[in-house]
Amino acid sequence: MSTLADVARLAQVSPATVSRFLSGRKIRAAEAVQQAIDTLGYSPNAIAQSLKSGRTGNIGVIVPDISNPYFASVVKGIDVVSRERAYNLLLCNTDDSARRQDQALEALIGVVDALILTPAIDSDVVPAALARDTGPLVLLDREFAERLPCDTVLVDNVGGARQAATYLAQIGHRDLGIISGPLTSTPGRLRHDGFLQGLRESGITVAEEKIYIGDFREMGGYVGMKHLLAEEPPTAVFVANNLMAMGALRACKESGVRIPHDLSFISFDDLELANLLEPAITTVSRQSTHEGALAMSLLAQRLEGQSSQPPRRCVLETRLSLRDSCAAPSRGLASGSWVARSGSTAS
Amino acid sequence: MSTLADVARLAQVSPATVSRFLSGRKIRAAEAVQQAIDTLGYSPNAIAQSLKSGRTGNIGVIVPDISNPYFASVVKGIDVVSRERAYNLLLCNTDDSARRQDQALEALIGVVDALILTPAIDSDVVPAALARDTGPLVLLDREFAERLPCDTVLVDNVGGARQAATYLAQIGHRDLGIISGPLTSTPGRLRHDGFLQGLRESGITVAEEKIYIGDFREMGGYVGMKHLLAEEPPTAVFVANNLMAMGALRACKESGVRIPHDLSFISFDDLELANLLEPAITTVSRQSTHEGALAMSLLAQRLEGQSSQPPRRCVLETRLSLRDSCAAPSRGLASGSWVARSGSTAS
DNA sequence: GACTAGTCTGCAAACGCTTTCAGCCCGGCC
DNA sequence: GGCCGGGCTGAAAGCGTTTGCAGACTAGTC
Repeated sequence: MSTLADVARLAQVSPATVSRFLSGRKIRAAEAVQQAIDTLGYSPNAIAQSLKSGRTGNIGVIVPDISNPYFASVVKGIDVVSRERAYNLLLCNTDDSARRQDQALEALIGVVDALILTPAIDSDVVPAALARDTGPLVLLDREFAERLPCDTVLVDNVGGARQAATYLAQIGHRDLGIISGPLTSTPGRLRHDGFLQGLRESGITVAEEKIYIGDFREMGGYVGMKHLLAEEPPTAVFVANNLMAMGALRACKESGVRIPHDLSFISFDDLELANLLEPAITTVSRQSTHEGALAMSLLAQRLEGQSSQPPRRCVLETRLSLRDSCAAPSRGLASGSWVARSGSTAS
Repeated sequence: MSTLADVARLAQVSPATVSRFLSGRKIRAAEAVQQAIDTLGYSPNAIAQSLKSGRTGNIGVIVPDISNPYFASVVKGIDVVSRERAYNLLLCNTDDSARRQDQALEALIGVVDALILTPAIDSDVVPAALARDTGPLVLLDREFAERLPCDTVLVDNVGGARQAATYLAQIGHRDLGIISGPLTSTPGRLRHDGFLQGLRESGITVAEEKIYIGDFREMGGYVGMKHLLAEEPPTAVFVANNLMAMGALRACKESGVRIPHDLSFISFDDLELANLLEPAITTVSRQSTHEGALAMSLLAQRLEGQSSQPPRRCVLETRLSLRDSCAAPSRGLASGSWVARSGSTAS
């Protein structure tokens, strides 16, 4: 690998001149230098540049689990924008463990110009590492208990969950089950509260034993659904995220529960194959790729433009994607007849 | 941010001594230095270390599309092993475009110690950038037309596809359709050939018009299936990857094709919700996370141990995951009755 | 021709660290 | 007491860039 000095020697100029040429300034020996660069196949050493400039061009991205389709889409969105702006992405998974989150932060701080972080689920306290100078930080999808003065991209968890509740109430359900995520996490708590709030507004309360607090993982959804089906099953259930929805559906299939005939089913987050499932699953859907793109845009603005703007909080709307997994309760006291439409969406 | 020199000054020793202390050697003033480090909250500047050592601790990972569940799993596997070995992951998506692949290589070379690359689908020629010194390289899932002298992790495309063919033949199908990936790509061609070869071994040939060459994307599968359904539909179809399978299933659903009654369906790659679909889809499945972990292990070995071993070629076995999407043809001349078992798997 | 203004150039320092080298100190040995 | 060897130490060079500074050269003006 040839260096700036090699080029300079070959072109018979000083390294400084070559450096200036590379940064676009006008020099006398431009032709000779260009030629030297070409013959040597020189390309600047990014590490050395970073050392001088204090800028790495890397963005750290810390997510719980890249194999969760939601986060995969988010990262896709981040990637698109980051490439536009010539940043690289340094990716870490935390597996939702605070310890691994600390490891990731430790590994990334100093190597990245900025961070996009989805806090691990079992960490509602701000990691010590963030006290250090990390450069701009964007929180994505979740927050810490303590409100940090940084840009944040969230989805309207309360609104989305409430919409789901209102919808279920509207088509006649009175006996509802809920499989929530950890209440220590922002989305876990907000979706939980939002759903219950929506029901309350419709004059419905949920029995204690029909509330299951899961872990946002497939297994949590499975266990939760088994739990709900064990005794007096509700006529409809709300599942708080995609992974748990998959588990819950598996439990339903295993137990021979017919959706929506025996049970109406609605879940937060998109499902990859939502439209292909039989029945297609009604979801509170979100634009995950856009969430990532937005987070990266905010970051880019701070890195490039005025970095001292006050923190921005972006709360993106969800959409209720009506499919075929919800219907009026067959044994309950439906207030009217309602037919869920396939494929269409409502705000 | 404090530097080594700051620590040295505070502890009244030379920078060299602090550096030695940090690298674990025994020094006289150990206590004083440790204390200085603590009070200053010092942590070494990774960039400067890289500049000296020529080692970044970063691994570049270039995949077509992180939002494809297969690649998400692969990256997950890479991540697990990379964290164990204290490497960071630099992720790039190519969207299967050679241009973006070049961009990614350009951005990564020099900043990473090694590369894991899944060549973009429209690039069967080795990118020029790889001629430069990139450090160890591992090809994953795909190869270039020209065989590169580097470690490679593949899946047994031919074997898997042939297994699918044999199975379909065995349960009585004679009239088969195939939706392949681009034949310019390794897996596209090998799965195509493998499937046809498997059929040939069973004395079956496929009519020209029942072969559709897709693009490995959702839309390709959809269009391909529509195409097959348009005229004389086959009694069974093989779809060459997960994304196209999703599209194909969408087409089936849309056209009211009942699986497996009207059409037996088998696809390469796992499907997220394969078990939840109605019917559950029989697939040629693979251990994607393991593929990633293996690739990263190979890389780690080269980076840490003897780097001059001859290139290794790992071809991982697939498994035929029998579910409910295949059955004996209802109108064809089934040679015997065969009931696909749900959930079980066979080698 | 002498001066000024403007453009380009090279030197050298700096970024923060590691590592070689020579020197110091100490203890042990003859 | 003199010598040797081992263990620590600090000075300094170097990794590959960028950049402030001062000097050199060009061109333009009177």
